[in-house]
Amino acid sequence: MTPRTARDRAPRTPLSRQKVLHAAVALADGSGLEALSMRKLGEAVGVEAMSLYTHVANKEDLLDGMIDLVFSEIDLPSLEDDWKTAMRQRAVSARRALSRHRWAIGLMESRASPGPATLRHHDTVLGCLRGAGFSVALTAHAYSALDSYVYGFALQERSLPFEGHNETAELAQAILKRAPADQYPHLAELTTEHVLRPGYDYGDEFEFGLDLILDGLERVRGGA
Amino acid sequence: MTPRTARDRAPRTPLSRQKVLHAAVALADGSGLEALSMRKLGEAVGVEAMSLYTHVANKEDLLDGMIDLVFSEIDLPSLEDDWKTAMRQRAVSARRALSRHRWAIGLMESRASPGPATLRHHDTVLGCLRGAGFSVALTAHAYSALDSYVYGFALQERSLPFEGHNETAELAQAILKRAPADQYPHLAELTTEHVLRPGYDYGDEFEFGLDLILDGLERVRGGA
DNA sequence: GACTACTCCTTACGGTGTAAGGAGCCTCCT
DNA sequence: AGGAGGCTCCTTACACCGTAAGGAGTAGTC
Repeated sequence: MTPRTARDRAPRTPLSRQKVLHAAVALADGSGLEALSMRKLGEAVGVEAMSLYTHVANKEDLLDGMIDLVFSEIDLPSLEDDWKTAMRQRAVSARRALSRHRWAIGLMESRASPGPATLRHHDTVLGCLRGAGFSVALTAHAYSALDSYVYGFALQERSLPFEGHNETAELAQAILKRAPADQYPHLAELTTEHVLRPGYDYGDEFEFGLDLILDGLERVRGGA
Repeated sequence: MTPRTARDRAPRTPLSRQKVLHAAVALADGSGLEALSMRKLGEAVGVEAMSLYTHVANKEDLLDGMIDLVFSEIDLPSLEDDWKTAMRQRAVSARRALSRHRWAIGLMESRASPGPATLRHHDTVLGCLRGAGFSVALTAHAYSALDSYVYGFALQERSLPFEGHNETAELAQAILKRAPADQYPHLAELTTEHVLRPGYDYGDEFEFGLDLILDGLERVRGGA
């Protein structure tokens, strides 16, 4: 009968930045970034919206923390393998992380405050390339080219429906419907003869472009 | 003295979807996408927010239209030049459009309703590659690789401060401050020996990666 | 002149991020 | 033991958002 001012849930463990960040990532993974509001996030962790501000400065800070968490999921390039396989593995891992967290890729924007995992990741990648004999300038070129490709691929991949062949096919057919074949013949050809083929998965395109870049880098490195 | 229900501005020309879209792009260019609200856009074109819904179905439709407008600014690949220079020019033009409209790149997401300019653009690019002898599958690979790179580069470019060397240098130094050199040695090296060098411009990295991909595609095409 | 169609308006609702300030609890110092 | 300070969490409130609902003005056509 003692009057409780608010919810009775036992406040055993008092919440923390880490818990808030993980809950935010889970919420964004499950319901999309637009569903991530401070009120809903508060509800998810059993707290009122304003209480979250004890653990994050504001929503920007929350998003920064979420991005850093995604970076922490990307495998660092192994310093034992040769640079090419190490960088290849890293790129594949990065793409996988970005496709697990589809909301993340659109958030790299004003994120001018990289977190520790992000910095550590970049530093290790740069170290891998420098250690392989790339000059400073070439390292910059290489990293820019690889990351641009990985991010861009993730961006394109995101605009596809969830997973698998069937839904992609549906989308393709829907687009094709208002894009008649006589007006857009090459688009129609690509759709019917490639995208709608059984077994097609846009994700498979990833490694083609990746190897194009890696092979190109190898050639440039050898020539330098 | 006749009572006017609202603003007196002469409603000579009654507004149109095109005008709304252009105003929206101008607003987003000037003040960022987060400043683009229906109320502010209404104000910009001299109309109340709700009146915009006469010309756009909703905000999603507005954004779709804006994206299509950006696509219309990208040069189509010339069908007279050889495929490589045509595709190179197109990529450069696309990057320029995306860097003129920095808000656009983060919007490619759920845009599952491409406009006519978008469809026409894709179709012409595909036609250029097919005409150059690429197989359907290879055309898909090539387009995916090129566009991923262009989009990804634009995405990275966007996270940089506005333009030019000075502000980039400021950002780099700010980041470096909380990322001490002993903890992130390669990041420090890259910053001091490359980014902070006079004349550095991240935009210059674009063509390096682009040519890497184009050269790779040429090789693959020859081998096929 | 009346009907129709269209543009634009006002009002209102439920959502958002977060500023301001208050209540309860824990820990430490005296 | 008791009081102080600090930390977590709460309530309330504000300005802003996208847009549903419906009314007012105007132009074109019979």
